[in-house]
This record gives sequence, structure tokens and C-alpha cells, in this order.
Amino acid sequence: MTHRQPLPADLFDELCPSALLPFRFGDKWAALVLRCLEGGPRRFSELRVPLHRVTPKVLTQSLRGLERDGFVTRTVHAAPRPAVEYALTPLGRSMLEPLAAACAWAAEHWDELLDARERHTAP
Amino acid sequence: MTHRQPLPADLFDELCPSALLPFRFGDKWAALVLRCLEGGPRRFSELRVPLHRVTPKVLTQSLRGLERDGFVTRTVHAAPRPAVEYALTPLGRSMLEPLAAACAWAAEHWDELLDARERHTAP
DNA sequence: GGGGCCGGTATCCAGTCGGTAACCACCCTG
DNA sequence: CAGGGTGGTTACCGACTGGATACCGGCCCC
Repeated sequence: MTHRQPLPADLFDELCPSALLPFRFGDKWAALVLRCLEGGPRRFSELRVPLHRVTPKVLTQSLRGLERDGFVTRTVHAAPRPAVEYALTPLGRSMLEPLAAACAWAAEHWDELLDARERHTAP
Repeated sequence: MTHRQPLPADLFDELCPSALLPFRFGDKWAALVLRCLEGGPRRFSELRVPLHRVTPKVLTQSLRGLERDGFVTRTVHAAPRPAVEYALTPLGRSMLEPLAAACAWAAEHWDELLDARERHTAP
């Protein structure tokens, strides 16, 4: 009954980033920004439409972080009107796949989670 | 060139949880705890071995959250020695799939991310 | 009955995160 | 020249998270 292998002590050492990154990806809005960019480049004010609960400061923070990590590019067009376009890099686009998997999971199991939460608070 | 569809305003309304949940899953350590439980039930002190950078308080917090949301069960065995075992529920086990996908992504692209970050801070 | 181990709590504290509000430089239009 | 839209920045602030440290009751073994 207790013949299971013991867990190794270095399973999640700090040198194993892939253990920690995935489900703490970016900040609160990073994943949603990526999904908004899925259909092509978008301008700052375009992104503000679906993300209307995000203030410009926070959206800027998110975009800066995604740019820093190589998920999006930021290109400034001077003519004919000043405009800034954000677009996915190949790296950012590759992130859409696990993101979609996670979203599919949530779509399928979300109410189970809600049920469990309700059962736990009011039994 | 600007023939893209505009982004809908209600794409990520608060009633669409599956948009926000996935990549902000649980707290900082929740995903790691799930992976530790993949091989079968584990006791509190067993979990502390691979998660040696997590203090007991924080580990307790994480486990309580996972229990509340129906990802793990907590069972107390009185005999022969007092012991507490944490195990995955089917819901928790189903979460391992997208989690593995995300981890695979990270394993494949982690150094690209590091490169991008380095290129961004020191050019 | 003393010292372990097991499974936590209690307390405190620093840092981060997200949010509000205000402001700003630039360019175009009228 | 005034006004408005674009794409932000800055200052401030409260709430929450995560971490350090210490402590604790129950049970077993010696």
C-alpha cells in the first residue's frame, strides 16, 4: 500500500522553469490579450474594446510584459495617422495552442468546479 | 489592409469564466501540487519534500483551495498512525492534461523566452 | 515522562497587483 | 487657433499574496 515511489526532492528546483511557468503565465490579462491578437495585429484602442474592464495603465503593463518576453511586437506607424500596432510573434502564436487547451478544459469542467465550490461552502 | 473584423465588445464579459480561469489557475503552487499528486495519494509531509521552498502555511493554503474547488480530497486516517492523505479527484486528474500541454510548451519554448527577455534588457 | 514526528496555526510583514484619477505630447480636423 | 482622438505616463493607494518565524496538540517510542 505504501509501495509508491517517494517524490524526488529536486522535482521542482528553481532551475526547472517549465514547472512553474505554465499556469502562472504573465499577469492577470496577458492570456486574454494574446487571444485578442489571434486574428491579426490590433491597435491599442482596438484592444481596449473587448478588454473594457482593463484600465489603460494595466493594459500597457500587460503589453510591455508580453513584449519583453517576446510574445508580441510593438510597431509604431507615423503615417498617415499616428498608430501603434501590436502583433503576435511566432512564439506568441505558439502559446495559443496550450492556451486553447486550457480554455477547452475550463469550458468543459467549469460548472463542476462551481458545484464543488458550492458544495464546500454550504453542506 | 484594415478589413479585419473588429473585436466584439463582450468577448470576455464577466459571465465567460473560461476566458479568465485557465492561465490564472489557483495560486502560485497549485499546479505543482497537482503534478505531485499525479502518481497517487500523498501525505502532507511527502508533498513538502519536492516543494521544499514552500512553507507549511502556504502549502496548507494551496491544498485548502484545491480541496474547495474539488481538485483534491483530504482524508484523515486515524490508525495505525495518524496520517492525512491528499489525492486527486477525477476533476483534478482531468486538469493534468492541459497542464501537461502547458508544461510541454514551456519545455520547448522556455529558452526562446529567456533569449527575448535578455535581448530586450541589454541591446 | 521526554523527545520525537506529524500536520498543521498564529502572527507579523514586505512586496506585488490591480485600480482610480489626473495629466500629457502629438497630430489632425474644423 | 480650439477641440478631440490617440497612446500613453505618473502618482497614489488599498487589498491581497506569499514568506519567515514561532508555536502547538496529539500520538508513538524509548
